[in-house]
Amino acid sequence: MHVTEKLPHDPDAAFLETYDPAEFDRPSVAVDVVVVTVDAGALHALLVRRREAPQRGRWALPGGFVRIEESLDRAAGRVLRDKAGLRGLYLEQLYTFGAPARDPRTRVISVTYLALIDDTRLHQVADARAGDVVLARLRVPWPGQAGGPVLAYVADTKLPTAFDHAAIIGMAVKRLRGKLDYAPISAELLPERFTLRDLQDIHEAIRGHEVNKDSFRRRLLATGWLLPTGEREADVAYRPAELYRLAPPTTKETNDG
Amino acid sequence: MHVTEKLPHDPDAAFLETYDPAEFDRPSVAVDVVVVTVDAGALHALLVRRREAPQRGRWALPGGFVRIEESLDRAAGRVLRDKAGLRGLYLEQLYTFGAPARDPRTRVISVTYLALIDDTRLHQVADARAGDVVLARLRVPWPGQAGGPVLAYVADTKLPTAFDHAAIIGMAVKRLRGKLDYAPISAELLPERFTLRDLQDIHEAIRGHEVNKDSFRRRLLATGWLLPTGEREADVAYRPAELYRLAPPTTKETNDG
DNA sequence: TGAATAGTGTCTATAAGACAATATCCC
DNA sequence: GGGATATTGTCTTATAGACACTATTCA
Repeated sequence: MHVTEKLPHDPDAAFLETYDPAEFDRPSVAVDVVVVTVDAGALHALLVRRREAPQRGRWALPGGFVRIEESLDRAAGRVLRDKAGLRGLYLEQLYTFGAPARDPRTRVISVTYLALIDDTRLHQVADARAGDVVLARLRVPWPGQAGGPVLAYVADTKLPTAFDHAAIIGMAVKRLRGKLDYAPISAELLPERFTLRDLQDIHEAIRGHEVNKDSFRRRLLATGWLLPTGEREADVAYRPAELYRLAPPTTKETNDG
Repeated sequence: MHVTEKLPHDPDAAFLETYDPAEFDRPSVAVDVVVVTVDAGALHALLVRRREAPQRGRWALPGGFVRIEESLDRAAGRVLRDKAGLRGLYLEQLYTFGAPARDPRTRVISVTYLALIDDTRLHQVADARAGDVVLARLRVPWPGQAGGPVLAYVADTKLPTAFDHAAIIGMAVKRLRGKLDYAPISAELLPERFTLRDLQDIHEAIRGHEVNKDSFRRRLLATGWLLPTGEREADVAYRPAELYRLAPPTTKETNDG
């Protein structure tokens, strides 16, 4: 077969013939972050109102362009700080969306991230920027490990979402459902101390159906992800449950670019 | 908090102040494909020898820059055709690597893909391009769902790999191990018809340890991923096993950018 | 017939689901 | 004490691992 291209990142003649950066456009690279929380038993995501064309008035994920000298993870963290005033969240790369026409103006490739936060904290920043940002309730029209776009609601009104962001949110939900049993991510959606019931509510909101209480308790306690604090919840009209916190990670996860 | 940036893809004044494309560099965007196969019970990946600086003589993944009008998936498919003469493979997006210094010349963000193929077919293209490409045996130094860079060998000689490609291959192995039980991907590493023993060998090579034969058979047959053909393998010095093929997908998977 | 592996049936160990019983809080 | 939920313990059911046994091919 005739090889018309060369190795990646290889500035030889055959490459320049096709890809001379002075002659050919490069795509823009953005990061978009799906900030997810669970509130009142339902998945929610943070959306920002677009004030300029195109897609003016539609609701978009917080995002921004990647600076030439910053890593993707740092870009996502910066967007989170600057657009939502949030820092220190659980953050992981989700998927990269690059359909040529996903942005009507120019080629924008978006590296998307998933961020998790508890609803109290997210409500604070959302309220502080009311009008600009909203916590949209997510309606996930597919079960299990399937995928697809997700609908965003405020009260019973469906929000118009910008670009392919409904599909990006769908990918976030799919990732959440897929990782729930294999990584201690659900606790990232709760404050530092929480009960097993809190955690079960998170799981049920993400899965979209109820789970068995007994085996849920057994399974999670057996993972070693949780540490009992010896404290109990207060001011409840029933026997107070023990408060747990997330155990420190066991030096496993790495990976970035 | 003071908001210094605007919405993603939003060409208003505040954005242009920071990101005017005429004034600030954009990163280049490449795709790199990890073509994986299992040969003689061991994971292998296709590597291409670099003939130019930097990293001359090192071994790299087949890759190339994304064209301004093509989707990421199409770019990965094109790279596979042009660099390896391969088409019609199972192909899925893996992870996007974007550390600022991962390429010493300029900022290159690489959207990586995982491709699966059976070893007979991959040997054909590798032999046809001997010297330029090699099927490297992978040594995976970490167990289970952990991650990290992977070493590439030819016979007992460790190949020097280019850039962060050892980490990319590591991500490919991690993905394979994670998906093995939830998606019918192992059959993508075999010819159209295969025995359950073939499939078990694939699983053991990917996992890095043996699996229980009885429960493996039960579990795989229960997934509905496999269809018996009624045929049996031939020319074996023992009772021939039934040949299976992959059942058509049940309209679940979607997603792209 | 012997060697080798496929495929079936059965038993045991482990994890999940169901459910009863007791514990602990607020009112 | 009554109401509500936490927590523990036990029983049942489903699944995984272990292993014995039969089946089928080639030499």
